[in-house]
Amino acid sequence: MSQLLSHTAVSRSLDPCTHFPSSAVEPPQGYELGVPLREAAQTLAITRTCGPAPVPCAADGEQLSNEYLQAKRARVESIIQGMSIPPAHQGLEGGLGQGRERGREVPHRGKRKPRVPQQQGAGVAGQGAPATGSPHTAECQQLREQLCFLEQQLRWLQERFSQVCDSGDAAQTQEGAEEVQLLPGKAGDRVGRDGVATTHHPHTATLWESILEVDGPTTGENEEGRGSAGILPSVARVLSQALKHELAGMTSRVVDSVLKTVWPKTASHLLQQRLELGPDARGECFPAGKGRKPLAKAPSLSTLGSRRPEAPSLSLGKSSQARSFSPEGVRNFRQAPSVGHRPGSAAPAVQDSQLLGQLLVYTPHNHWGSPAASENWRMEPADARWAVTKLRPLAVRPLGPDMVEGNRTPLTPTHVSFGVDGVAWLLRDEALTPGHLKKAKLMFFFTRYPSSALLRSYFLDVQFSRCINSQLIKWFSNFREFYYIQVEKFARQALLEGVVEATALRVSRDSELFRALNMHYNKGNDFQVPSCFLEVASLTLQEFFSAVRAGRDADPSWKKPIYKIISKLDSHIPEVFKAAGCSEELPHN
DNA sequence: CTAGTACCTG
DNA sequence: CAGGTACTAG
Repeated sequence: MSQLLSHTAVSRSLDPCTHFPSSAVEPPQGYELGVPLREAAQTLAITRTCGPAPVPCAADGEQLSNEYLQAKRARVESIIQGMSIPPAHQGLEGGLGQGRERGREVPHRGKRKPRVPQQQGAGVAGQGAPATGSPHTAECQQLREQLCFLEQQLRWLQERFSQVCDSGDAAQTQEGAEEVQLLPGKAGDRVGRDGVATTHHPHTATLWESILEVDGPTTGENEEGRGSAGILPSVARVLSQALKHELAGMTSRVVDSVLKTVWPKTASHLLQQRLELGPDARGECFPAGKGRKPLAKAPSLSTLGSRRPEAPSLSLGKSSQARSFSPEGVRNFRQAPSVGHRPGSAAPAVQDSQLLGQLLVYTPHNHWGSPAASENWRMEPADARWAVTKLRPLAVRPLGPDMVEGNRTPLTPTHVSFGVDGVAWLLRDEALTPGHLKKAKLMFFFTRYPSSALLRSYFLDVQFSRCINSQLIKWFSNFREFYYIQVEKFARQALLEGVVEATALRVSRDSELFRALNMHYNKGNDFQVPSCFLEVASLTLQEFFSAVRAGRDADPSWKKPIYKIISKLDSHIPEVFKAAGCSEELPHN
């Protein structure tokens, strides 16, 4: 958000309006971590406002300055036509581009736009300059963002959960009756009744069963949990309870089993490695991209250690962003390498957030979100692998054939190597899967111009080769292309519709532009698009609008300055995306 | 020369 | 979305 903040000044040069309401609430620095989640969420919630999508209307054709532009536009138009545009608009579009077909491609200019010699720095200079605070402040900021993000996703999940309950309620009025008694809740209580009633739903049932199941073993919590289900005012608390139990249990089990089996053997190697690399070694802890071939060989203990720094790194943090947790993690790492190290400090905290994040982001096995989405992101909560993406000791759960064969891209075999102590590691040096694509798309909501380093740090389950890397880069390039085309299209529409003030253009969740983008990057709509993306989109829209209105699009490279601006608006990607069980293949996509 | 990006095409 | 090309920065 600091980027957003910093950019406000820039956009003001174009229009004197405040762009980021959220910025006002933004604590400058020294932000306390203890801030209630609610408050943080409100901060973000404020930003969700905005007027309705522009309504198309007729307008006369625009006199274009040169044919080159027309050709370019033709491409945009072709996409426009593919969308649901009111009849009135189709004519309008025709005036824009149809008259000049692609066939008349600009002859003189050739394929490439002439390069702008100077990097348009002057025009947009003075922006950026983010992160001026102390490292500590930055960490706080990141933590805060993390909290906001998780909170948001939780709310999102709750909403969807309620939706499911509602529909389930309608469909299950009869069956629900007999089981109402299981829950001491009032008959009219939606929460209690739905929860049970939906037991017959293959989808929601799974959720609820898991919730109850978790409650079960935890002593008296059981009765308490059920009882509260009946009296609690909202689904929120029930869900919250369940998640907490689930997370706590899973975290404990996973951490325990992992550390028990692995730690004694690898601790020395890892520690040695950390020392060699120094505390600042991040991301590329392992012998760097090229040196990561020893896969074929039977992984010795040392190779395991070098290849799997992620194991302890759950708390170490692998990138600068993750650094917020690093200090604690490192401390624990060095101080308490004891077997059976009880979770409770930093590491579990991180894991909790990660696990929670996964719950929220990647709609689990049950069909909370849209069917399509949940299928893609199915996970097995009872399975430890969604806690430690790459690390998977047999102790937790034996590797089944399904794990080895299932959901694998043909060209990307899964390497299973057996280390000492019967610990098997699932080594996934696979190529990019549809799951990765989906993840990348979601990440696009936060970053439009990810560096390859960033990508590395977020696609931890991917063996980064030159090829893989450029494929990922290429993805984002494609994302951007689509994004900019869409935004430009709507900017032009707005102009033709007679919009005068760029500030009047805002991308809200119910705007057409948002729908188009969301459709592309978040098809199943199973992810709550962060408000920061709406801000970026709004600004992009305004920039395009202003540029076109000012006739700057006559310049072949008129988009460059806009790109530059937008490229500075990348947000921090929630850590959640690192731990996500995104490598889980999607059977259907 | 390599990476990264944009642009165009299928 | 992948391929291919052109161009640039380092």
